[in-house]
Amino acid sequence: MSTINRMDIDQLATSQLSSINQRYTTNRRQLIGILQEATKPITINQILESNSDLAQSSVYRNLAVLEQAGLVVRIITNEDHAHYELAEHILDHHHHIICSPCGEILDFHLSAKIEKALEESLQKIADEFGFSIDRHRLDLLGTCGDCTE
Amino acid sequence: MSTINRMDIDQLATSQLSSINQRYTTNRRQLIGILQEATKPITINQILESNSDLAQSSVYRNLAVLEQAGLVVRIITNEDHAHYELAEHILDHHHHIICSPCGEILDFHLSAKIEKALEESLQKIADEFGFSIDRHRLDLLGTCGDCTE
DNA sequence: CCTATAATAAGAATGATTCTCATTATTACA
DNA sequence: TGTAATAATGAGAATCATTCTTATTATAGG
Repeated sequence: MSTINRMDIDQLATSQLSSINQRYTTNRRQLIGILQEATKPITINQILESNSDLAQSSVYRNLAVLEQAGLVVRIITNEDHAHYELAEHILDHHHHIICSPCGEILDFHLSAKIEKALEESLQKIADEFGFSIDRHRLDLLGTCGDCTE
Repeated sequence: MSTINRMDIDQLATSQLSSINQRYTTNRRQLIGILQEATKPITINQILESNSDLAQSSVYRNLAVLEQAGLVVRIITNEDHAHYELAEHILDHHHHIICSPCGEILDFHLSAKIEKALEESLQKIADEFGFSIDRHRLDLLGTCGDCTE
């Protein structure tokens, strides 16, 4: 998925955290590791299940810090639990396929051509609205194969 | 924005509600009216402020019913309050510009050409994943003019 | 005009997330 | 290397949007 290895992520994390005066602690490093191993966005419950020595309150707090540092993205759906994954400059730019029945989220990529055309359109629209773009997100909502059967 | 008038909406609402064995009551008609008058997605608090004789619990319940009937869409952002607007077959297919600082949401339209190309790409991707599409959503996240100043 | 059934509304309950604060770890510097 | 100053942690309490409960009220159909 990503060509960035662990060492590079650690460097990135250290640097981006320090730019908001935060440290790259053991807890935070563990969170990055768990997110890197997951091949898709996961919930806080899944994080807690995968590593029982993390305190719930710390996971919430640290994911918020990592999000502020731009290392992690929080994904909101209609589910009750938010999902988290590594930021796009660590993974790559992608979008989400969301299964409404089961809540699972998978990543997908648009062809470079469509992605570029889309970004150009969006930039034009943002200009019209006097809006400065941070990012865009595109979600596909429906039902996955498993939930159809 | 929409060429559908009040009478047509009432007919649509009656029909779509009855298909899930629900009635088009005065409360629900009021909600549809409030959403139609708002020119952008609004929160439940805004609905309650605009019409003080609606009970909070009823608004929550009825918006959920209207959503099930496919008349209303619930929009989730990173804000703590969800936003609601009329479904796309009443308004038209569009996307959202979301201002992260103030939470405001505005509608925008993609050119027909890009929209079509995008939909074709998404259909292909859904096929690859064995996924059946219900809808897609595209959000532009950033900062509006007012919040930049 | 009844009767059965659905909708309403007030407030209680739920549950994800955030906050508090005492404890523990880390950094900077002597 | 110790020590003070500051930041991070974790357990549990608090918050707050949303959902649930239930008694009351409205509606539809005979």
